[in-house]
Amino acid sequence: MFKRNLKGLLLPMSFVPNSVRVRIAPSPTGNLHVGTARTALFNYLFAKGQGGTFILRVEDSDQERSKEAYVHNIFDSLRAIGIEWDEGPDVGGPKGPYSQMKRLPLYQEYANKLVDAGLAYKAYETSEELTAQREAAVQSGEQDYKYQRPTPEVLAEQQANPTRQPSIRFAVPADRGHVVYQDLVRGEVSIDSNLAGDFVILKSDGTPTYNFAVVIDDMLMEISHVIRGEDHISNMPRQIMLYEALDSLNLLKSPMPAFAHVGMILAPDRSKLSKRHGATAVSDFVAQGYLPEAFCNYMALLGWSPPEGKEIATLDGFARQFKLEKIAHSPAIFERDKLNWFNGQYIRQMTPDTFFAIAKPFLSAEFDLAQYDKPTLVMMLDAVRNNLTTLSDISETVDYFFKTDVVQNSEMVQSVLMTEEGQNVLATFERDFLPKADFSSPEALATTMKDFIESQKPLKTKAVMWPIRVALSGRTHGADLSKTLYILGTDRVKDRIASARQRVVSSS
RNA sequence: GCCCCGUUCGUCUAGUGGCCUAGGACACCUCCCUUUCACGGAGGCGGCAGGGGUUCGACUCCCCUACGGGGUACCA
Repeated sequence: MFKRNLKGLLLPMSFVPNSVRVRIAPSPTGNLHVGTARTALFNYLFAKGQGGTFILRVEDSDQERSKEAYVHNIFDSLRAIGIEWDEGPDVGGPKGPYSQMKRLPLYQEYANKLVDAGLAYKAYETSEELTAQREAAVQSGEQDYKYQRPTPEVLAEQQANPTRQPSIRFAVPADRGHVVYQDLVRGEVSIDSNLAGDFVILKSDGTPTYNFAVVIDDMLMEISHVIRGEDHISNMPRQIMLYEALDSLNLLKSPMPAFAHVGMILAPDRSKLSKRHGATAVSDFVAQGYLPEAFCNYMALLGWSPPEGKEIATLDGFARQFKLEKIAHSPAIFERDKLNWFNGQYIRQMTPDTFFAIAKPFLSAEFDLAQYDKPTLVMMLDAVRNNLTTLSDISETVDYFFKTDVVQNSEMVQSVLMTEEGQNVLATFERDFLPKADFSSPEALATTMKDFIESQKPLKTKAVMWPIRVALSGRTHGADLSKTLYILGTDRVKDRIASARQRVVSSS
């Protein structure tokens, strides 16, 4: 039994995987990038929607730039946004190892087989020589430089030199013509295989190049669908030719996967999202006070939209509706506004206790929480969270509950307190409200407050509340006033009202 | 330069030849609610890059131009 796969290769039926296997293959040369995270998310949604397997593979073959710390950041970030892998370096799995540096013998084995079969060969030029050749070609006005195989004489000379460590290059078949494949998101894509010359598959230090490693790894890990960024489209001819070469040698261990290239994520200036735009790593956003779930939810909607229309949903909810064909073809711009909105939605969705637990680290980083008991802190946070965009907004929203001196220096503040009207309100508040106010519960305070506002008619509500609010918090808006009074407690309220009255007298 | 991919409101998108006087979301504006601010609710503003075809009929199909992105490595 045979099945014709996308490229038209004939493959035994036993190769056809009975389940979806996808992977995300980040290289630990930095913290988990937003773009990589989104790709991981799409892979994950597809896998979960299909009942498939999601694999994490670490592409650490770039020894210069790979760092262990980044590996941990990638793991943590992925898990933070709710993505768990079924196979990976830390959890193991049947197709391991899952780090490329541990797979070196595999690449070398396959590279050697290609050499033995004459489909690849050893090349002895140094990188310096190659760079020089490339530059010379550009100088002389040559349009596109291609690697030139050395003449037999030169080759013999190179081989005779024991200091030269050979790399292995794949011999691009001269007559291969256009490589055509069906992209699951874009449809038919056709690229001339002869644009690039023979390419390196194994570097002289024995590590594989990206194009070779992915093919070997995807094949050995029996990946069924490769979902990745569109920056990889131009690699398709090389990878397809590699699959073809392997197949011609009967070395293909699983059929060539299907490919889906998704549009990239761009910065607001339409360039690639990079450090100069600020945060680029998932962990950067988390540190800024974005909830991983909200962040993930936002990312899911970059280049894809749920057919059912509901934009806020869990990963499982999205997975049910996820279709590769529905992924957008064009790049998406990463815009903060909508992310902020999602974050606010998630902040408001939580129970007060959950919110307290999540917000606490952001609070305790700034203030000493010991003066309040937990129920009070929960109330405090619950009272302000409707106003929050990110978790890091919390400290400035509640600072007047912790600081001893209330800052009252803005123009607006002065204009509220320095008026005769404002002063009268404060005087009346001090005289009528404070003595009879019951500070034992916010509810009791709310009732008294209502009465007080009523008693100040025809003054508008704002005219009554603002001077009080400014005296207590240094700002014209904030948490529910009765809760503010309750949390502050009778002593601090009295002090702040009194000092507000004094301060104004002295400065007016 | 060359090759590849792309182009619907400011942004994310729905739309696969007639359902489109182009739908939704964010942002923005207005109003309502309200113990402030916010949240929430109701409205509004705003778009098929341009030009040629094909067709009885194009946002949808084809071609060209413009613009954007990606690639052009012993990086991934």
